[in-house]
Amino acid sequence: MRYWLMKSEPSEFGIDDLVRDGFVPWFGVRNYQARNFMRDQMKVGDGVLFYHSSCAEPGIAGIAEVAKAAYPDASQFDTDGKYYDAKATPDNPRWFNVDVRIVRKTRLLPLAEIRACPELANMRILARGNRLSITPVDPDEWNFIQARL
DNA sequence: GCCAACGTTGGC
DNA sequence: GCCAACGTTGGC
Repeated sequence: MRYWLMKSEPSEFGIDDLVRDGFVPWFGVRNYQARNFMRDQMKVGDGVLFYHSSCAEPGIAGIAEVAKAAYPDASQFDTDGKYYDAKATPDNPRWFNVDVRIVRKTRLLPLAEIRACPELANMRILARGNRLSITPVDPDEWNFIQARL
């Protein structure tokens, strides 16, 4: 069992959308590192910190879990969609996604508060220039965060 | 809107 | 394989 932090822009899909829908295919990731995490490491039941990015109040907004292991991302084949990839074929898909299920919405744990915790100083989200949309979370970090939500 | 940081692309 | 140029991310 592993733990992850997954970023989403609330203007696109926020925690309230996840509460409403119950689960979501995490499609649209077009970064190889993030894809590899989903394809190679994420397992059903893994814990997920749902993070709001590129918004007025960035931070952790809820808890989710991996509901389905990785499978080919359908959006790469949609010629009209913004996630279309001409180099991907159904026989040789390039992009994969997992499904993520809501566990619970939490209070917002602001980025500034994360940054202020020495226990969380090693989180990838705090690294300079970090842009990776999916990052592993240490069990100790996960437990610390759970206790503060 | 700004800008630092990073990943990807493509010419060579 | 190198590396400059470009596009994107994301906090502020």
